[in-house]
Amino acid sequence: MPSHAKPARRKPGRPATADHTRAQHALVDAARRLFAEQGYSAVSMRQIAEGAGVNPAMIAYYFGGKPGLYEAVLEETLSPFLAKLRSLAEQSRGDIGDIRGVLEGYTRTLAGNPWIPQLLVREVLFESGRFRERFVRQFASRGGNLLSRLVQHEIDAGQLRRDLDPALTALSLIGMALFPFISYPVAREVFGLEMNDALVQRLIEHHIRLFLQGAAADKVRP
Amino acid sequence: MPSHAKPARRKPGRPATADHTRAQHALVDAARRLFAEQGYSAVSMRQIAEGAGVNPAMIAYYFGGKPGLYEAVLEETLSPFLAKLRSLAEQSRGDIGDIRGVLEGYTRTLAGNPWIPQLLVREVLFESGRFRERFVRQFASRGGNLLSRLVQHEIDAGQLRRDLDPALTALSLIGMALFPFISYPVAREVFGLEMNDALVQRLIEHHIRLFLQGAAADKVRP
DNA sequence: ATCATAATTAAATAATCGTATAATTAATTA
DNA sequence: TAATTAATTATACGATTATTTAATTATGAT
Repeated sequence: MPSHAKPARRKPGRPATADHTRAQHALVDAARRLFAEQGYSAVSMRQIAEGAGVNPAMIAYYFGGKPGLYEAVLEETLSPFLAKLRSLAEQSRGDIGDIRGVLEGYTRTLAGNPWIPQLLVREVLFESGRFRERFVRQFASRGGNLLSRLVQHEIDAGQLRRDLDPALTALSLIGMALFPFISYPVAREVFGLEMNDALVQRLIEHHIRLFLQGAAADKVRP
Repeated sequence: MPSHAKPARRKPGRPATADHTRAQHALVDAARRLFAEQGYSAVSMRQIAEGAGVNPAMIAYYFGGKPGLYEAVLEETLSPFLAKLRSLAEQSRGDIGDIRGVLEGYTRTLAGNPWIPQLLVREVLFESGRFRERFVRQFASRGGNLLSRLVQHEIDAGQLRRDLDPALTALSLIGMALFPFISYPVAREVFGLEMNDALVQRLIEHHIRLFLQGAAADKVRP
């Protein structure tokens, strides 16, 4: 007999074990994985339900529908991440170590949550108007981006070059840290990278060196 | 009478004007725009056909179906772009100007083809296995990435620091140039950027300075 | 002039989508 | 213990999807 035999599917009715959040969490987990892999509209509720091992109707029951489940995924996944980012950007001690700390914390957070880069980029950069507004409002809140203020602060303190463009520099910092993760499926093949602790450390050191010191050999500096 | 009145829709039959490629091109153009905006599976053939002003059946007629149209879009859009990238990476003259030239050419190419970054990232980084294989094969061809070889070459020539990681440096260069474009919808709001010639120039200068000289003020260099 | 073929639309088809409803069972409450 | 509510499945529904087929008209070849 084939080992693919479906596990004697459940009959209707409330389950004996009062596991009254299992289905919800299973759905959010499955949805997060599938949305990050394939995107919102490429994934069907039936797929998600199958991945979670429950009936599709549970999505309506718990989340009201596909959009509601999506909201729940974003809430559970990206909100803690954004909070982490803000706390990283806020702990400015006023020396060059701040940039170092932000870069390191940012990189480690991304590395520790593999689905975030995909979901974040897909969501914030592509699915216009879904989560983007909230992201912009939440991350760019209080009249300007914390990171570009941090850069400006370090320029004023004489730690960073005066001829830098603070906004573009902040953007470069974000891109530098984020890009290896969003490009990983390709970079892995093209550059032979394997994501592990060693690579994370290598990325952090590379980025700090490149960002602060630049790539030019000393003798060719003006 | 409402001004929305549909333009007296065509009756079946071969059109008088022997415009025997108009429909094909209109379909590819509409599909490229919609795919870049919303992604493959979020766009229906009806939408595309409407955008092109033809009947959905023309997609089957000319391209065999939705996947065929998609292939055609990728072919027409990304192939010339990849060819351009390769030619940029190949014209290595052996001095520091090469990196400059690559960065500038890359940036200007991206800026001149607004749909490429979205389509490229969506396609290559997300839609696993569709265009990615071809991209990796075509771009990472001949035993290694040309860009990281260019970096290595300049390290050997004493133009770049010896303590650089060539692969990560190449990745940083790509990310640095690409990220402002893929993040533009958000960066525009957060950093108040407007994409125009001035911003392109500002990006090029910023990236060259940051990449070569780094961000640290001279007095804090070791 | 006739006939095959190319280009186009309209309409039909089968599948799949998200959602709604009804049935079923266990837990909770009265 | 009886009644109600919570959690779950099965199934049905209408809309939309990609695709196919048939009809229609002009072009090009003979």
